[in-house]
Amino acid sequence: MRDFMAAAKALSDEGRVRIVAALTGHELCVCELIELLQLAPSTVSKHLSLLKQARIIEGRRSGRWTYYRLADDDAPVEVLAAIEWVRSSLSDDPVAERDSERTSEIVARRADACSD
Amino acid sequence: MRDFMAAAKALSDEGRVRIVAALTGHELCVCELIELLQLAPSTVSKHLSLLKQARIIEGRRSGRWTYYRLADDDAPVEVLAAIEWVRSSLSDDPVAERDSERTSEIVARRADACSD
DNA sequence: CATACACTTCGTCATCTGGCGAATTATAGG
DNA sequence: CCTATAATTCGCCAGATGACGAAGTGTATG
Repeated sequence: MRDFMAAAKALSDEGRVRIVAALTGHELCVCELIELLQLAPSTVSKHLSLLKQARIIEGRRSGRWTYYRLADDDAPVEVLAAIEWVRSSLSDDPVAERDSERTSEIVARRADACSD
Repeated sequence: MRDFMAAAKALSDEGRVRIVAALTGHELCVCELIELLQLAPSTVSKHLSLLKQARIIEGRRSGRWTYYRLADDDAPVEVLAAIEWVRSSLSDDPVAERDSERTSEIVARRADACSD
């Protein structure tokens, strides 16, 4: 129950849900998520910390950047099911679709600055 | 997104999650849920109102009692997926299992007072 | 119709949450 | 080294949330 509630609370904020949706298919660093959500770095960082504690996302440091991605297939059941819930529910959502477009733009611009 | 967030917020409280789990397989009235959760009637009523607004549960009045059950199969996708998420995640959960036992006792005692 | 019971609504209060900016840590590059 | 950039941590504040009791609504039953 504890783990389930951690996941449920992690998904009870729209910003965090948008992060999970954006990470579906992409690996993104914090500054890219900041640009996507248009929130203060400290706010985004806190959201990521919460999602990470719930095991929904994982972080990987590369140089100055920390890249976040969704949990692997070997994550707990409640986490995998949570991710699938978000994916299936928001597959046609206008907000998520717009985020997806903007994420593509952001990732495309990456080549200018970094290669990893 | 609006509907999804309503469902997500509805599941961000342990009491409400326990209600959803308890309603899996049973139809229960408010006073039975009050006994199960050991919370004040006004608190339980508010939780039920929130779950109902998120379309996760439906209410049916019968005499003095209001019976609540999970949403039908024709409910929105995000709701059905949410219910399935709870069910699959808590199928082996100690808290949910204990609630399930207590629910059975509560329902068994129903015969004394009411037949509908 | 008066009483009891089931439930809801309303007002209140302590706590939690999400937001920010300032300060801190870590790393890359001049 | 010193600076710039990426990210995190900390402290703070406004607003949301969950708990309760009191009061109100509705329904069966004596």
